[in-house]
Amino acid sequence: MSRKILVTSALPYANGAIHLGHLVEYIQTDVWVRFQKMRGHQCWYVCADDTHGTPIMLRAEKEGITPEALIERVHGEHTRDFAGFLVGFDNYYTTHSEETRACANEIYARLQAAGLIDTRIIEQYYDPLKEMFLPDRYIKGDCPKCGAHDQYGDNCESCGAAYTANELNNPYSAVSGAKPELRQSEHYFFRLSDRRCQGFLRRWTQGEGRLQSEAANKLQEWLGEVGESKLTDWDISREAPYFGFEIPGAPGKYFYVWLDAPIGYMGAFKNLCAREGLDFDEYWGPDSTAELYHFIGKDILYFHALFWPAELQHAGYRTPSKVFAHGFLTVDGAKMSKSRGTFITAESYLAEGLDPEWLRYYYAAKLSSSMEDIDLNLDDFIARVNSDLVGKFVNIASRSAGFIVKRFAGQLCVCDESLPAINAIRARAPQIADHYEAREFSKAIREVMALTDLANQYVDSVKPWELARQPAREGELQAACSNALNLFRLLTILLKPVLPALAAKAEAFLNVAPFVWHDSDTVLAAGHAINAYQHLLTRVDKKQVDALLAANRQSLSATPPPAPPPPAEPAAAVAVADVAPAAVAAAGPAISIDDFLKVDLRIARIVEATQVEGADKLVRLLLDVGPLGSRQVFAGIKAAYEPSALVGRLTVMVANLAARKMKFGISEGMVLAASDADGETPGIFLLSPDAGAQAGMRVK
RNA sequence: GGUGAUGUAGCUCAGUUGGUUAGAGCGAUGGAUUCAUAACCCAUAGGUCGGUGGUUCAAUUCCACCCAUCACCA
Repeated sequence: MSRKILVTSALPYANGAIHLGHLVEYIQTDVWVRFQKMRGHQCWYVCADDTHGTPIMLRAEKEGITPEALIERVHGEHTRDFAGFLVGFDNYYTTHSEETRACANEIYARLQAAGLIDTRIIEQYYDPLKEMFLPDRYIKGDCPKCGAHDQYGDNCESCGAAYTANELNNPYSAVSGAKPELRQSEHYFFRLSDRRCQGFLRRWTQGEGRLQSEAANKLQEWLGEVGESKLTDWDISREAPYFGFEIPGAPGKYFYVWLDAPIGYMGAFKNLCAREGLDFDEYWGPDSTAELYHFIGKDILYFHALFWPAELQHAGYRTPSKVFAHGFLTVDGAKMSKSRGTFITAESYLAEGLDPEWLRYYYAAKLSSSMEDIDLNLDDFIARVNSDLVGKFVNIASRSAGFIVKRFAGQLCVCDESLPAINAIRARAPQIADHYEAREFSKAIREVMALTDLANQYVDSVKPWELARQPAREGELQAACSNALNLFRLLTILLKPVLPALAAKAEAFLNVAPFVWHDSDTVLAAGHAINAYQHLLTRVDKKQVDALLAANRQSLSATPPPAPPPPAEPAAAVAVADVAPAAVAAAGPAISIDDFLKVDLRIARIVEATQVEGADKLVRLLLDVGPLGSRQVFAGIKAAYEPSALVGRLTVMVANLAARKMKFGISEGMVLAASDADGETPGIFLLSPDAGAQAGMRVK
């Protein structure tokens, strides 16, 4: 029975390039959608650029163009990147559309009619120079807890404290540098704390299969115990100037970008309806029997599993059937890093000539239905793609096609359907389909590769190359190769959701119509003629991966000061942040002398060393750094040193490390000590200079 | 700090309700082969299942604590 399915991926913010972290989600969704379409279901995949908000407005201004021009350009870039990775949206739209505006207004009006919209006066920082209210991320100042300078208005990167912008000391506007003033304004709120929302969300989030169990637990945490009302109202308005939709009946007030972002799913679909003649209400009406799925990153679960269903429910729309959250991407076990070149943009991947299907395959081979992060291990990527796809899968066609084309004019003979390998594929196909359906792509891939091994074993067992030397055994040769090509065809069908371009090439080579899933029930008829074989896929060369990293590597000195991450960017949690030095793997990447000199290493004399009450590892040190004065540093060396034995000795410290608030006080640097990174050899060994060094001397 | 997740062979990962000798692929080593993009086929080696305790006849699996890594804390 054909299902009606509407699928979305989260909307990328129209303020930056698509990178490999984004692609986890789009490839995951695309594989799932392609699978559904192959099964014959009516499945629509929509997405859009998330175009509103302060970051877009400011960026456009900085570039000297209108926000409309900016988002149009980015839309072009995003569209190009997604197409390059074979992400087959049925509609890739924009939230800056009349359809989205109409839906937003409608939802807002209905929520208002339901008594779920409130207004209240809030006090907020205002930039008198720019004449605008400042989101927290655009206010910087001194951390109220540890005093670190230049911290953002929501949390301190130095000590990790969370606070509100109003608590910052010496605040200044990150936009103009002006001293902001507190001003009052009226804001509109969605009353999430209303009993109706609470009650509804309790039922909805615990619905069967609605959320992954980890996600449901998280929601349970946010909702709190029954009777406990942990949900707070949600501020959905922003003051002009703001790039977005003005709120009807509220001049100068705009919908907050996160209000219209998910509504962008509706807008994109509405636009598709007009094009395809679909009935919007059949998918979004309260009694819709269509299925609605949102693929998202785990960082935006809050928006998709609380705000969004609550809005829809109380505005008289259907709610999502399921929300599928996935984890983040790490590269070689660490966060993506610009300085190491692992912050890889989609554009650069394609520009360096890497095949998008390599990445699609690798991601599929690692993705599951859970929210766990997945790691792009570059060596593993090379090995796996070359071995699985080229060595095993494509090889089946490559080693058989030549005989058929040269010796039999491309004609196949009857396929032996009793072959164990064919039976195995038939027997496993339903299970593989279940894995795709359940988003257990890694299991599906594992099954397919096991079947691929069977196919190669079959070819090996019949030895076509020996048959080819015996004229009397021509028939056997044709049979062997026909069987092998049929095996290849079946395996291609099973991999088509992941490798659509390769499948298309195989369809052309095999001279058949585009595969659908139930083609795996059939074999090619005797007498069917294939076309000459051409390479279907090349190998990954390590040099290409190295070039890709080089192309994405930015030296620290060349990195412009990071713009405040836009609060609404779905991928915000795929942070750009460089990892701490301690986490850099052995023999890290090469750095320039300039990079090295940025670290101000100094000789320090330990003046005081004391135990820290309540800390397992820390020793508090007071260091004399000569002209730089004295510094308090907390060092994790308690296991190896008796504090009293440290007093008076010289060591090396990082003098320009940002101060960090720790539980026990502010740490104003770091002393250098050696230890075995793998933890196999115990011990911590503090560095010491040779005799003659003086406190404060530069180490380089 | 709180919450959650993860930790199994060199690498990437499976391990169902606790039950013989813990599995796969890649990589390594040896052999075979030469149709295929040095691909494929056969075989071998390699793991105190993060650590310590506990429950049990029996723990990779259940419990507690610890360590490490990651994420979230709107």
